[in-house]
Amino acid sequence: MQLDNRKKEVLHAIVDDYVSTNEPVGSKSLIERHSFNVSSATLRNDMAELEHLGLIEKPHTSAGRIPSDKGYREYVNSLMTIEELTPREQLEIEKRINTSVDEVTELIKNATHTLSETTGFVSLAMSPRLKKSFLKQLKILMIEPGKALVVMVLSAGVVKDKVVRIPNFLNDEQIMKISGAIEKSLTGKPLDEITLVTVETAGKSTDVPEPLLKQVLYEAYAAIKQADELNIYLEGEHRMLSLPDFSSLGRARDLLGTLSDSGMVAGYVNEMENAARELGSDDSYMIRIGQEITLEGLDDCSFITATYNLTDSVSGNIGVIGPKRMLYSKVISQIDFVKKKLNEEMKKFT
Amino acid sequence: MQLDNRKKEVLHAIVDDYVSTNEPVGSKSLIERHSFNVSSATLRNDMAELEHLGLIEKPHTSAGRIPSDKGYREYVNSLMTIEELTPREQLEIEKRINTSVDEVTELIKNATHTLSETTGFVSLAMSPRLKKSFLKQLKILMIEPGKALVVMVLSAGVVKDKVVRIPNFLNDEQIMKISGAIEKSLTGKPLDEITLVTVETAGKSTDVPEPLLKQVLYEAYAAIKQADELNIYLEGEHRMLSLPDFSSLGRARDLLGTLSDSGMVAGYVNEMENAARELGSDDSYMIRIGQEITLEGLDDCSFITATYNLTDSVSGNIGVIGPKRMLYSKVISQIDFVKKKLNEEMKKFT
DNA sequence: GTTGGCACTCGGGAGGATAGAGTGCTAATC
DNA sequence: GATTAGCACTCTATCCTCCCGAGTGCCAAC
Repeated sequence: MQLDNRKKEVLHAIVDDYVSTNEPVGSKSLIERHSFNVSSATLRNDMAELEHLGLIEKPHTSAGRIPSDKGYREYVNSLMTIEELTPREQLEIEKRINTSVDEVTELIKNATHTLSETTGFVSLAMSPRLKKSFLKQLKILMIEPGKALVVMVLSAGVVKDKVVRIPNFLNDEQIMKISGAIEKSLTGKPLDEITLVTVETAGKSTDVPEPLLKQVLYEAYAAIKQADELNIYLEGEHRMLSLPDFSSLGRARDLLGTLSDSGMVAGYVNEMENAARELGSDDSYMIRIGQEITLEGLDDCSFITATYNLTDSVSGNIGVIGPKRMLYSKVISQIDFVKKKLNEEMKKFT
Repeated sequence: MQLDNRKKEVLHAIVDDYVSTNEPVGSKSLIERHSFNVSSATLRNDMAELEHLGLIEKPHTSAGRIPSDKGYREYVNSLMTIEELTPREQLEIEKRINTSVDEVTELIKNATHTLSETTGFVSLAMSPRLKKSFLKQLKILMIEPGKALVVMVLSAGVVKDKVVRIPNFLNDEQIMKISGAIEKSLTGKPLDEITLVTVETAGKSTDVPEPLLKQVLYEAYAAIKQADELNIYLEGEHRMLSLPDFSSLGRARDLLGTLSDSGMVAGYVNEMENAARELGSDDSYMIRIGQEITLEGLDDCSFITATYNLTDSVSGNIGVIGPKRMLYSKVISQIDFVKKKLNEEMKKFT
């Protein structure tokens, strides 16, 4: 994108003004608010050029200009400068996140809540991707005849469990043997290297009769697989209704309708993450603007996520869905700071 | 409420018509749609009377009438007849609920989902009130130095657990002793009869040194108390945006804002439940209409809940929040049927 | 108690005028 | 070649006004 300095400034100014006023910005008001040392006619020429490049657009002939998706993209990539949060804002966030909790899940929920409150938008977090974490313990507890609880302690300091059905006849001792055998042979293995075959092999060393054994092993395997399933936490959907950007009921409905399908959103976040990895992007955050987002109803939104780390190999995402017309520099630094604090707190768990 | 038969019919017809058309209903359209053997002038007199009694009201002078909260109340209490669901509708619900799950929580979430889908409104469920269930097992598993998992199996077929911090020096054996002692002495006790003192007494029989012991006992106690905390599952908030009743963005925002505070909603449901118990109400459902609901922003809503039973003494609520202007007889029978199926499924867990 | 008739009320939609912000273009100027 | 002043034009948003129609309350008659 070849833009001379003034055109960059003009685009910058248009984005800033539009974000703060929610009104299409015209050449005259641009002159009034900013100190361009040229006349409005000159800016009109520049604006015509920017429009030609697809960076800004007119809602209709006699209105001012608003940034297009491409315009926001240019702004985000090259024009804006991210400013640090004030100490006061930092303190506010720290205070909310530093409430002591016993489980990582709680910590993540806290962070999500904080992010929604501080940005005023929808926030979301993915649970850690545990595929790369490994088993530290696996216990099977009999609950009652035919039912047991598989408890797994993972290297990332996470505890998972699942109630499973087991054959009625099995006694405590047999279960102990099986769980001992599994634990012994799978401890230290990353979850994504554990297959049904691995588990079955692990169980062979016991003297529990074949068909009973097999069912328990299968259930243990299922429990392990379930342990690395991803969860998503979404919060603050209702805040979107307060934004002028979604004052049209139709848009608001589409947006919330899509967000209500949390599985779909989770899938999308994953896809973003994977895409970023493939590109080898080393940005500390990912951002999608407007039509770049392939989820229905999010055309007027931007989607910003960052990656938190529970351990070196176990990470997840946390981020925000807000209107395209947002204060990017601010929101990005908010997310970044929350991520930073989250990472710090997570160290305590591992 | 003294109403002659025709006035009852008029009120009934007004509610029906208003529910189905969302337009204030006038005397003339009433005659057209229903076979009253009187003239519109007569109905006008009746309607004036009904208005005088506070059962219906006019949005403005020259509009038809709409039911007031009191009118809906009368309708719900005395006028409507609840019809059974068609076999087809029943099948639809059964199909959704009968997906096999291993935990009660999943079952409840399923039911909530089903209810939101079938009614098209917001559905909610409270987790079972476990105060009256009793401990069947309590195990403490060492996770790593300083951290343990308290696992509780409750009589209602529910498994709860909590990660707790424990003194670093404690070894497996000591923990086993403590958990064995607690289990031995508390098994069979309803959760609401377990106090910190009970737990501490239970722990006395071990030879673990005092200050360490005390901390573990406290954490075990905290885990037990956490086990009977109530959760609420809310679903389908976005559906409200499709209703003409909430086409005003302001109302929609207030509504969703309130619903986003799930703790508050949970508190309110509890309050409803308690009030119903005190009154010794034996209805199979509870209903609050419009202003009867003390939650902010729900003036245009009705709140219907039913009580499901996990065991004789362990119950919870499931229900719907929809517009006042709803097909009560239908929605009530939907809730009732979901509740029935839920109860049936729950038997499998206890 | 019921009915037909009638004057009255009020919201909502259609139509029309107007203001105002903004544009593109042209011709003159730096 | 870039910049500027000037101007005609465009389009929306807003405000009025008008009018229709559904609905009402009331009265006199049945």
